[in-house]
Amino acid sequence: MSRTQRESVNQVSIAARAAAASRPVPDYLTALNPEQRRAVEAVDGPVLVLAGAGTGKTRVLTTRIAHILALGKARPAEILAVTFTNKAAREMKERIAAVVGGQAEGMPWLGTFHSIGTRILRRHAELVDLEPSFTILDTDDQIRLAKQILSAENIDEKRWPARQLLGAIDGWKNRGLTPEEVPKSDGEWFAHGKGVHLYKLYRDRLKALNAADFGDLLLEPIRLFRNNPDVLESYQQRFRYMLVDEYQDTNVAQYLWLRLLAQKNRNLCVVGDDDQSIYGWRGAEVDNILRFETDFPGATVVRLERNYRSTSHILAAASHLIAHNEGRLGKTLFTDRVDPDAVPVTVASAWDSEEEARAINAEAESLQKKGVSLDEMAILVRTTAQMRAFEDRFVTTGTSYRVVGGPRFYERKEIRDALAYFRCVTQPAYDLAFERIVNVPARGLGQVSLRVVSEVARANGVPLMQAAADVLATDELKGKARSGLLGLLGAFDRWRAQLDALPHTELAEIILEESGYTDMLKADRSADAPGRLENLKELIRSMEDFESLPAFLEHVSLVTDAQGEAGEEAITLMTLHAAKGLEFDVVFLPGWEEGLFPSMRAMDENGQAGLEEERRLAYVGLTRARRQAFVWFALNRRLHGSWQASAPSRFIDELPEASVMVREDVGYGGIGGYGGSRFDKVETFSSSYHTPGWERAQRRREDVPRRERILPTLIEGELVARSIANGPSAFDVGSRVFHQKFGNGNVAAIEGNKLTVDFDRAGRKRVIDSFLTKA
DNA sequence: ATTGGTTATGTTTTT
DNA sequence: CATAACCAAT
Repeated sequence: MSRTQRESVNQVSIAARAAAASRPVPDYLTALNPEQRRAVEAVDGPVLVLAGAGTGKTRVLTTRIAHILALGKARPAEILAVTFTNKAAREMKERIAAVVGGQAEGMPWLGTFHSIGTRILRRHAELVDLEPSFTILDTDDQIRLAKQILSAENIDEKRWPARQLLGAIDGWKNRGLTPEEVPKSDGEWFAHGKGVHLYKLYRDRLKALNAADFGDLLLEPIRLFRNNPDVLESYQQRFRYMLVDEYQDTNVAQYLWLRLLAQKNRNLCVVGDDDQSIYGWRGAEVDNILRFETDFPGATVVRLERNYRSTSHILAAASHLIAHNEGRLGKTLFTDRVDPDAVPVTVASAWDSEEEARAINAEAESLQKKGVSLDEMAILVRTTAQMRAFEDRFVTTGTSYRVVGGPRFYERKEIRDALAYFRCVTQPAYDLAFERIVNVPARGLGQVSLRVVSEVARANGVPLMQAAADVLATDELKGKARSGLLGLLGAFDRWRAQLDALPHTELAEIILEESGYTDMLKADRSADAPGRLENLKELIRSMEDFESLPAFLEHVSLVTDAQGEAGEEAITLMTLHAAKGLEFDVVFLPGWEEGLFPSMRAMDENGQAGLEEERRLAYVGLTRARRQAFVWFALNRRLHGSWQASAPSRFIDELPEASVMVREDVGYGGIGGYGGSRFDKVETFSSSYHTPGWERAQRRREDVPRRERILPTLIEGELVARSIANGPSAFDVGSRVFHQKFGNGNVAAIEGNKLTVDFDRAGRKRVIDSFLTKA
């Protein structure tokens, strides 16, 4: 930007400010308390907002953005706003839109560190040895890569697990270190001092694959800025104002990234709460908060301590608990709200995790009867493994629930396989994807045949797909391996040719069908095969929201949070980590047991610091509740498959008596006290006869065929479901049909669910019946 | 050489 | 209990 341009913008903003001063104070400001308002109005210069849970942190951030826009100090595209999760980014966008209207749409730089990093890298890819189309690796790919490197280096993967290597590499990347910069002693411990060398190999391999991992999305922008002052300068000028949410969770790389961008105009506002720092294991440095005032002298510091969210009982419980931590800045949350009907935090126990789930389910239903919406209830667990018991229970009682996070949709095997197929179509050079699916379903291509191909690839410096074609030109492969590979490559050519001719959802279905993937699952007798098929349908359904296959794949790499679909009222089930930033009327906190929460591993690995982080997690959990919190623990829990007795969490003893109510009679479950044996469960079961959910379950049992009851509760999508469902085609040869993209036509031939149709305008096409309607 | 069945092993949290 | 590495039979 030239100097004159800059001046003109400044003049506009001075004029706007003058005008604003004479105008009455806008509504959005009068709605704030004095501290919040100070945080919003301190527009220029560095600002540190220490905001306790429920003190209106998000409100300050969104109002601040709105204020900057209203004053005319910057255009939407000149504001950098960083959040930690995609969910938070989406929410912030909505809330800004609510204040300033459609302008929020024009905020391209509102997002996570990772998504903004990606955006910057794609623009300047060549400066960091990548191509703009680079792919983003996920954990699975990373592990595969690391294993390859380890075996190439003749390192015993038993002794030095790939995961461990990746952990170290990720740690370095999170600290902003390239292999050259890693302190010598740091890599010593791994494989007799080969750690750094392996990091270098891994990094080279990523570049060769034109790929980046999550760590690179932070590390590479730093390298880009450092090595290209002109690029850095352009971004420093672009981002007139910068805001960062959840600052306590930033790691060193993110800190460096921000500091580089902010050191010029210093208009950086960070918001955080040291008591909610729960990502230490990912390299987050709470110290970043403490360092802020040193790095940005003269920063305005605002403390938000007035809580608007929770009842006094919940606040007391949370505050009392967190006070057991030593390393904190120390904030005191308070509220003036008087709640005559405030209820103490309930602590209750169950015999085992199943009873815990049953009781919580019953409690939720009883609250629902009293008028609390299921949308306003959440179950927050420490580990994803805990979710299963709840899901099982909800499925049997027919309680509708929503899982946030969990075993993430895009990480499931069948989804990743499907995506690998799609990637091979759009990016033939993506070796990792090709490797993943060459022999899935089995095509007679084992390790040996694959080695032949990869050796040719390495020798000629070509992608695997190309090497495979080269190998087929010779007669090196014989029999099944040859025909299998031939068939696969032919299929890829066919699919690629249809890329522009067919709607991408339809092509996706064809790929899954023709590759034999769906057939493989149909033939699979194991219990989860139907669920996997269902997931594939869900995948294709979600693709409908995107323009094209490449657009969809780009989205998938970064978005991990399964979009909780709105609509039906449902109770939310998620991890404590995923719950940060959210709030609910009622919160259930199961699994408060020693070893599970606080997690044994956190304490083993990080001692006191680990324990304190767990405690902060407990604090986060409690403060999610507006009106009521239920803490549960089970006396027995299945760990690595076998039953183990468990002791109540120490955190329970750290709650203040005055705000806690211990439930002596174990409520809806019905076993008397702790002494019950497992045989009592039969009794228990019948005694929960009268809960609404149980009755509903019984009703269902009558009219739902047996097989379907086992399936996960996924919404049955008509569009796709029909195509995979078997049975006679709904169409006849010669009948008139309509297709979304091709318009009207006549059915020429039917072959399973694939129809050949002569379209009036588009000509003869082969399509899948679910995309057709009777005209 | 590939496959499918077996056994051993190990599990936090997320962009 | 669930997945991954491993091995024996084709």
